[in-house]
Amino acid sequence: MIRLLLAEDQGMMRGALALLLGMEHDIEVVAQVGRGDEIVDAALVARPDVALLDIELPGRSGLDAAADLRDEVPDCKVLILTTFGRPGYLRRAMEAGAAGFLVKDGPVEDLAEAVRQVLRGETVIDPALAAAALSAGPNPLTGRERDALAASVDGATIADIAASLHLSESTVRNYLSSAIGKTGTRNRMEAVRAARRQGWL
Amino acid sequence: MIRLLLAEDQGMMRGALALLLGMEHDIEVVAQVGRGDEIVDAALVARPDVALLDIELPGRSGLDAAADLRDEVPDCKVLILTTFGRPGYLRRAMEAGAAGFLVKDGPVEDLAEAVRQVLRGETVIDPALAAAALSAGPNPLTGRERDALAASVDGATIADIAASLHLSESTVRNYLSSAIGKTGTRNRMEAVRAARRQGWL
DNA sequence: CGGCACCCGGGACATTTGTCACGGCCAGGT
DNA sequence: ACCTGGCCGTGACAAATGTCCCGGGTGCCG
Repeated sequence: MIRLLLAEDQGMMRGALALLLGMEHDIEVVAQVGRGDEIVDAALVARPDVALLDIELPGRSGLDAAADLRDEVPDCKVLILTTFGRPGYLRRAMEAGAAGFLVKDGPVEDLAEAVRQVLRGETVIDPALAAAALSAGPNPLTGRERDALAASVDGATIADIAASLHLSESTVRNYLSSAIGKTGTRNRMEAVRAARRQGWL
Repeated sequence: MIRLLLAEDQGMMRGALALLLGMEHDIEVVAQVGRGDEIVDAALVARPDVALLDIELPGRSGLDAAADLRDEVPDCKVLILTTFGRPGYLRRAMEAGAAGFLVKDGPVEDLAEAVRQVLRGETVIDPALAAAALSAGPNPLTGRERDALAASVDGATIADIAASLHLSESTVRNYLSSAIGKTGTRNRMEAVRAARRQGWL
C-alpha cells in the first residue's frame, strides 16, 4: 500500500483527488492538508511514502515545503502538482529535491501512475516543460531585485516598498529599474508579469 | 437520469469532477468542454438538464455562456462553479439567469446535491457570499472606465490603452483617474486589483 | 592582492502618471 | 424645455516613476 499525503488549498480539488486516488487499489491517502505550513507536521505524523504538493498554498510555498521534507522526512518522495508550468517553478522544484512535476492540465489518469513511478525511484516531468525550463535559463534577478519586485505586486508605491524593505527610495528605484531591464519590459507591472510567468517571482 | 454538461478548463479538475459526478447513480455526464466558446454548441447536441460552468474559461466567459444558454437552451439549468467568490460574479451570474453559484472551496459532497437542487427548481447560493454581494452594492464603474481598466491589466501604458480603445490619451487618463477614485485606490495597479476582487473587471 | 558581483545610497533628469477644470455631444427622464 | 449622466476631448499642473551616473561597502574567488 502506498501511503500518500495530499496538500492542496482548493477544497473541491483536494476532495476530488483524495477520492480518486483512494479508489486505486494500491494507494491510501493518509493525510490531507490545505495549507503549506501544515505539510511537515502532517508528514511527521502520517509518515507518507509520497507527498503530492501544490505550489501556491497559504502559509508556505509547496516548493519550500518540499525542501523542508527532504531534510525532515527524507524517506518521503515529493511530487509537485501545480496549475502553472512555469520554468522557474520546475527548476526550483528540482533543486528542492522533488521527484516529479505535474501540471493540472492533462488527464487524471496520469496521476496515480506518476505516484507509482516516483516511488520506484523514477523522475516524472513533462518533456515539453523540461525543454522550456532548460531553454529559459536560470533566474537572472538578484535577491533584492526579486524582493523589490515581489513587494510591488499589489500596487505598492516606491515609498511603500522602501518602508517594507527598510531601504531608501533611491535604492528601490534602482532595483526596480534593474529588474525592468533584465526582464526586457517597460515598467513595473510588465516586469512583475514577466517574472511571474517565468516562475521567478 | 440527470444529464449534465461540464465546462472547466483545468484538465485534471474536469476529469476528476466528471468521474465523481458520474459515480452518482442518478447523474450522467453527457458532455465535457474545456473552452467557453464550445459550451452552447455542446449543449445543443447533448441536451443536458444542468450545465456546470466555470467562469474563467478561454474563448468565452462562463457568465456570458450562461446568458447564451438561457436564450438558446432555455430548459437547461445553469450552475456556476468558480474559484473566486467575488460579489460581482455572483451578481452577474444571477443576471445571466444562473440557478446556482458554488465556490471551489467547500466539500465535493455538496456538488451532486447542488445539481439535484437546481433541477428541482431551487436556487443554491452560499449564504455568506450572498450577504457580501448585497452589502457590496452594484458595480459603480461606467462601461468605458471598465474598458480602460481592463486594458491596463497587463502593464500597458496610457498610449497602449488609447490605441487599443481608439481613444485619445487624455480621455484614457480621465477614465483611469475616475476609476481610481471610485475604487478608493491610489494608482492603476491597486484599482485593477480592487476591481478584480469585487468581480467588476 | 585585484577583479567582480552584489548590496546600499544620492542626485539629476526625462517621462509617465494622476488630478483638476473646462469644454462639447448625445440620450434619457421630469 | 431642462437637467442629468455618460461619453470624448483639451490643457495645465503636481506627483510618481524610470533612467543614468556616481559613490562606498562587503565578500568571494583566482
